[in-house]
Amino acid sequence: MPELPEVEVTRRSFAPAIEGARVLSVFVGKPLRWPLGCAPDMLIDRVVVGVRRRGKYLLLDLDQGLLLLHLGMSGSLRFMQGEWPRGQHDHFDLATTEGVLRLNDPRRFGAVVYVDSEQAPVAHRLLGRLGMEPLSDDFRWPDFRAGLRGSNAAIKQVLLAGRLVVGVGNIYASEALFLAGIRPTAPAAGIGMVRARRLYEAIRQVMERAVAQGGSTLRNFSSADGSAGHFQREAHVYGRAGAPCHTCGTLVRMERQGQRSSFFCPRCQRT
DNA sequence: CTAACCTCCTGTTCGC
DNA sequence: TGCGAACAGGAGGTTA
Repeated sequence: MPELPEVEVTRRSFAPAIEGARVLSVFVGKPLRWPLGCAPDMLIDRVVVGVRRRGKYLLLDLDQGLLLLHLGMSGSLRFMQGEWPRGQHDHFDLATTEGVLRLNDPRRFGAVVYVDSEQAPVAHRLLGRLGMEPLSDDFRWPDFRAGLRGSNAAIKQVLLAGRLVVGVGNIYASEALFLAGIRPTAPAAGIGMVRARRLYEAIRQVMERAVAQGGSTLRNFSSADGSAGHFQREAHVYGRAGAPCHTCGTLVRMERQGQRSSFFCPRCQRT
C-alpha cells in the first residue's frame, strides 16, 4: 500500500528521466477513482516540466496545467522507453518523447486527474486540507504539539487523517507509534510532552528510513524503474501479530481500530 | 465542527 | 479440491 515513502521513492525513480519530455499520446483504460477531467488528446504536445509530491499525491507539472496522480491502495507506476505489452490492470499511459509512464492498479483506487492549476477547485478540494510534510522543514514541532492537543481522537486516527501530518498510512503509523512507545488508541490530547516529542521524531525517522530502503513491498509495489522496497524487513509491529516484540519479546497484538488493523506491543506501548 | 461509518475495487487468504 | 466469505485499506463522501 503506497504511503509517503513509496510515493516519494516512485517520484525519484522517474522524475529526472521524464523532465523535458513532450507528450505524444495518452491511453485511458478502465475508470479509476475519478475521471481524468479533460479529453485525453488535450494533453498531447504538453511538456513535462517536473514531478513534485504533496502527501501521497504526485504532481506532474506540465508547461500548461498539471496531472495529479494517486496510487491508491494497489497502484504503481513504470517509466520505460519503447513499447511493452499492456497488462489487464494497466489503466493509464502517458507516452512521451522520453518514454512511457504507465499506471498499473488492480484495485483502481488510484487516480489521474488533470487540472489547470493547483488553485483549481478540484485540486484545492484534494490538496487544500493536507497537513505538514514530515520530510520537509515545514514539519514543525510546535505545530505538531498543538495539533495533538487539539484532538481527543485516538492518536492513530489523527495520524491517518492527514490533516496534521501527511503521508502516514497504516504501516508507518503503527511503526512510528511503536518507536515512540505510544498505544494506537491513546487520545491525542492526553499524550505528554516527552512522548509527543518522541512521536514527532519517530515519524521523521521512520519516513526517512523507509525512503532509504526503497519503501515497503508487501505485495507488488515497485518504483517506476521496477525495483522493490525492503523496509518491510525492518517492521517492528506491522504484520507481526503473534510474533515476539523485537525489544521485549512480548507477543505483538493486532486489534481492529476504526475499520483498520492496528499492531502494537502491549508492553512497550502501555498507554 | 467532529466522529463513525460507507464506498469504491480485485487478488489473496480462510473456513467448511 | 472447490467455492463463497472475509480480508486488505487510501481517503473522499455521507450521515448523525
